[in-house]
Amino acid sequence: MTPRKRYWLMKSEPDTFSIDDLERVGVEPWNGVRNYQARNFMRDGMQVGDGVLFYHSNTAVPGIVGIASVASHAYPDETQFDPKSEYYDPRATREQPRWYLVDVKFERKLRRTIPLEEIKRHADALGEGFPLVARGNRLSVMPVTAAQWKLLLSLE
DNA sequence: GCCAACGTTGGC
DNA sequence: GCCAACGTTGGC
Repeated sequence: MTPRKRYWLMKSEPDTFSIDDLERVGVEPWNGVRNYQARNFMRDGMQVGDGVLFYHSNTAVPGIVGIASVASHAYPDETQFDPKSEYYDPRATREQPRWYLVDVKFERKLRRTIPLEEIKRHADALGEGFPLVARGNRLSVMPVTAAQWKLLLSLE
């Protein structure tokens, strides 16, 4: 039986990797995640074909800018083994990798950015627990319910 | 550039 | 196992 499609939101700083970069390369290994909760979502929750809201953080107008999809199962992030990488983790070994990632595939850009400021106005409808609008808001990979997905994209 | 919020580390 | 110190995230 094919598992039910799930939905996610993934943040990226456009200076590092933007939706335009993803459009250009098509598919990208989502490397550099060094947060256990975010890792667990990728490793334990994601399935090929899941929907991804692509979010630009740390920029003039943070918000959702595009749609992508999960294009692989989780596998070890190569950058953790590379001493020259900024994501190198000396505690990780090939036998016991610490960090996992999935490949993310470009689907489309939104017609316009859905700004965080606008998303916040729908916090009640999204639910208090939605990490993007919860206080702190540092999680870079988070689950999105089907209802939240629908609501967010209706703002486009 | 500032700084609040938060996750991680490491001494004890 | 506690918790202070530290580093990072990310909005503003």
